[in-house]
Amino acid sequence: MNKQNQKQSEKTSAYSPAEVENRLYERWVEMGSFTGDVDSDKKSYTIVIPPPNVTDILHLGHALNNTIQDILVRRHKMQGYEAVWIPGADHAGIATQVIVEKQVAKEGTTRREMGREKFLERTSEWAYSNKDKILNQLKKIGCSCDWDRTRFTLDEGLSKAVFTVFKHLYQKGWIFKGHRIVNWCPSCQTSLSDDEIEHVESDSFLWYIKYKLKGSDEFLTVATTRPETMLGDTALAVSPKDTRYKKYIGKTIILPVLEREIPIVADSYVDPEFGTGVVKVTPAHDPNDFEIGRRHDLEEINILNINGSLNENAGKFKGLDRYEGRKQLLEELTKKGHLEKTEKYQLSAGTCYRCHTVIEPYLSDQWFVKMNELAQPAIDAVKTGKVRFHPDYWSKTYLHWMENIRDWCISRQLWWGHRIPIWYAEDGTVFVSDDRPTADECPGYDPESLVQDDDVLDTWFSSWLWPFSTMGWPDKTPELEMFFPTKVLVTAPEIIFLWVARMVMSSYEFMGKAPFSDVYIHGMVRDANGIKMSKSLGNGIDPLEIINKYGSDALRISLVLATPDGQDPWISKNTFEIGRNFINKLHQVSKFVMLRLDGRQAVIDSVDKNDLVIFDRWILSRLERTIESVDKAFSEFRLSTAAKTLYNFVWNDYCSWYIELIKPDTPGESIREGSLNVATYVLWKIISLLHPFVPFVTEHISLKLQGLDETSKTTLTSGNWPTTDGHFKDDGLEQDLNQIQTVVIAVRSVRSELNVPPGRKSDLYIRVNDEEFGDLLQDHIEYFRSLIRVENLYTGIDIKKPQLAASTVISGAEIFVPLEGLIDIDVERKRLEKELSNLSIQLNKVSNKLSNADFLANAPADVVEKENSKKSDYQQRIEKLNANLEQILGW
RNA sequence: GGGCAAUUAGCUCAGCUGGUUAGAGCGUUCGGUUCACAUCCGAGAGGCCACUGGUUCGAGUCCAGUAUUGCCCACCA
Repeated sequence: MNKQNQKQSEKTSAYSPAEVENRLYERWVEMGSFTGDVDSDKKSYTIVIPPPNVTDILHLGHALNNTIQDILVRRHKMQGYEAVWIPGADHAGIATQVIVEKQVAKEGTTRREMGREKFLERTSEWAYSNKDKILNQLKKIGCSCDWDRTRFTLDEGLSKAVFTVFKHLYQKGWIFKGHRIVNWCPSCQTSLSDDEIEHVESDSFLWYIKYKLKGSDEFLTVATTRPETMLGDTALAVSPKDTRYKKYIGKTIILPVLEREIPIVADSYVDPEFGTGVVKVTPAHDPNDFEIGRRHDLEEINILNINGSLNENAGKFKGLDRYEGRKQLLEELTKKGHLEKTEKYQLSAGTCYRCHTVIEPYLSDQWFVKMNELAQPAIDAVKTGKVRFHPDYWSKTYLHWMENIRDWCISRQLWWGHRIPIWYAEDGTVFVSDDRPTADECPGYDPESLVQDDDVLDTWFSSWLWPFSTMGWPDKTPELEMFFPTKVLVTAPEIIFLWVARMVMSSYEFMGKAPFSDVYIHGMVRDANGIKMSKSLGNGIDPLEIINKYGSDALRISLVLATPDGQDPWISKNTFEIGRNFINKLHQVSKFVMLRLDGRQAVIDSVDKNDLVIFDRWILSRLERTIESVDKAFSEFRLSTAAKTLYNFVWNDYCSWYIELIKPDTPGESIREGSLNVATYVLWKIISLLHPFVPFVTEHISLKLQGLDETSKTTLTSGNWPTTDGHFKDDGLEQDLNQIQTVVIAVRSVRSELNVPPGRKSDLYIRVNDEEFGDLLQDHIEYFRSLIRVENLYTGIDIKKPQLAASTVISGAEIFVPLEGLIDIDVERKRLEKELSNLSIQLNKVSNKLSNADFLANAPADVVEKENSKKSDYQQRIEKLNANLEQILGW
């Protein structure tokens, strides 16, 4: 910052958000602005928050996600809906347990040492305090959540919903226990569902291992990416069609190192084209091998412990970690001549979505939900448009997953979560109950002898009920009556399967209808280089830091402006300057209007239609168009477009043109009464339209404008969303204004390019094509005189060009700026030549078009007409420019 | 291997149903002590609209293909 700027900035009275934001938020909460009324006669509009994990801290993704929801909710409140936003948090089973386990590990103990009860107590304590922390952070960004209705997935009510659902599905036969290969995370030591796996490409190898045929010197070579699993091999398989290996089918092979005898089987799963055409079969550690094993009645040998180390079935490798075991096994194979070769190979390995450890396919007993039948109504819902995605292309992703849906593994080998409500008797009989069954519930058994399943349910098994469990289901509550179904779900693409799809399924099954009609999918926040922001990469930006620096409003509007509709925003720290600047602009122009009102009561809700000049009617026309555009953008879930429309209207139309035009020429003079009224009225509409985006500064201005202080119960939040009947919309008027603007811009341009000192005044001669244009200018010169420093304005069809004048040509007029002693002939000549050359290019284009017979024959008449008038306009302007050029060459 | 998206100014993006002098913000250059605002005001420079074909009187816009990038899905060891 140079000295001059420094001096300036000391003088400034820029808006300081920190002072007002906290106070205003508290005020809204106290006023009950965010509270939904179940007895309301209004139409409801409900959003349920995607519950943040209790392990989360607020990041920009949350900020964007919640800003969008807040905008939608606040706007609908203003539109007269009983709009409610139900907040809450998710217990985040794995993520939370992992964090607390790490904590206790540091203290030198383990969860098993602590025991279930104590560990859960500890986890609970941590989770609840963190939950409050993150929900408080949402308040910082201004979220208008109904905090009285805050829910947590482990709440009693929600737990009841989970149990009810489990029991229902169990009785229907859709929940079952299966002995299957599941995804096992050796680090979290639990199973995971297929959707919780992230595939990561990595450089690896394909190892070719020779298996010797029993009683022969022959061997078969097998290619594998996971050599250690050979310890669990119980067969080799070849394709029944593969002539190379036909003779070996049914023979016995010796498993290297372990020296176990295993059969060679034929299975059509094997692709003769791939690798060597021989597959090692490890039924306990590969889903395909599992299937082959079942078909051929093979033994299933598990070689892994739950932490991923090798177990007693691994022989001498017992106790080694899986990768260390692999290494030692490969050494041994090499030594014994069993390793034929090693090839580089691109491997796509499944990893845990929480800890990113490579998962192991692992054979175990787990609970599953059968999904096919649940999926059907959810498929229809999207196909028939009962649930719509925005942007629409996400429905393809959704449908693809739904139509290929697989059974959902819902048991997790964790403690933190909803414990599976299954009780086992010693003889294996099973009872479903959330608490220990009563004697009546388990006739013939001693309740005390029953043992509950150790595992808990997948976190998503509670969050898939969120849209109705938060409202008290399975009880019949007024909330369900009033607020269900919700309207729109706002989220990022990554949880379409994990969460969105499952909510649709559960809602149809348990509520008989879709949980929401619209799904708004917004982009994922990336850094300035397009890299996804993440804690581990350290490229994240802390929203709270931005709020402290620029204010919550700036954070919100910047995020929305920076997030292209349907795409990922790229965000850096200075992204937020645009919002800060805009908020300040809004604040400054409000200050100006109020300054001019000078303490008089602001008339905000009407204008005197008999006291309007052209500029007043123009800004009102522009306002109505803006309202229409904003409403249209909202109806298409194009929030960024809506924000940009308002941004441009405020900055360009309102501040740069309208306010500048109605400003009196001379200091101290007051603004025309009618115009000041319009300026106030439009400002009021502006802050109303912007309120959902930037609630704080708009509320602040609203109170000041109305002469109210913060004890007032008036709030924009329950105010009126501006509507329009199109009364002021006027094309002809906007065109007139456009002509005046063109003159202003042209004169400014001439003066600037000729380096006329900005303070220097001059006369202005305008030779118009018709007198109407001249009258328009003459009638309004007092308004735009100061914008272009005009002393005397002369207009007319026959206006003569002053001797020493700069000139420029616009549609319908020639403009002369007499500038004795200021014109550099060379500069002026170059200017004119440039204008000429531009116009010539345009003229060329139009002429070509018009000399094309096909164009004339096929294009609609109005298009041809338009081209014709363009042509004559260009020709006229070129003529005039030429004349002016000749004239200055005579100087 | 399949699918989805993107490709327009140095950067980030608009450009909706084909006819525009292809726009905005940031950045950049020049000028500015205009009494709301230097977080500002005014003016300028900057674009074979990824490529190749096609449809059409006319393509940034529609169609096909290619390339590049990103994301998702998938049991080929």
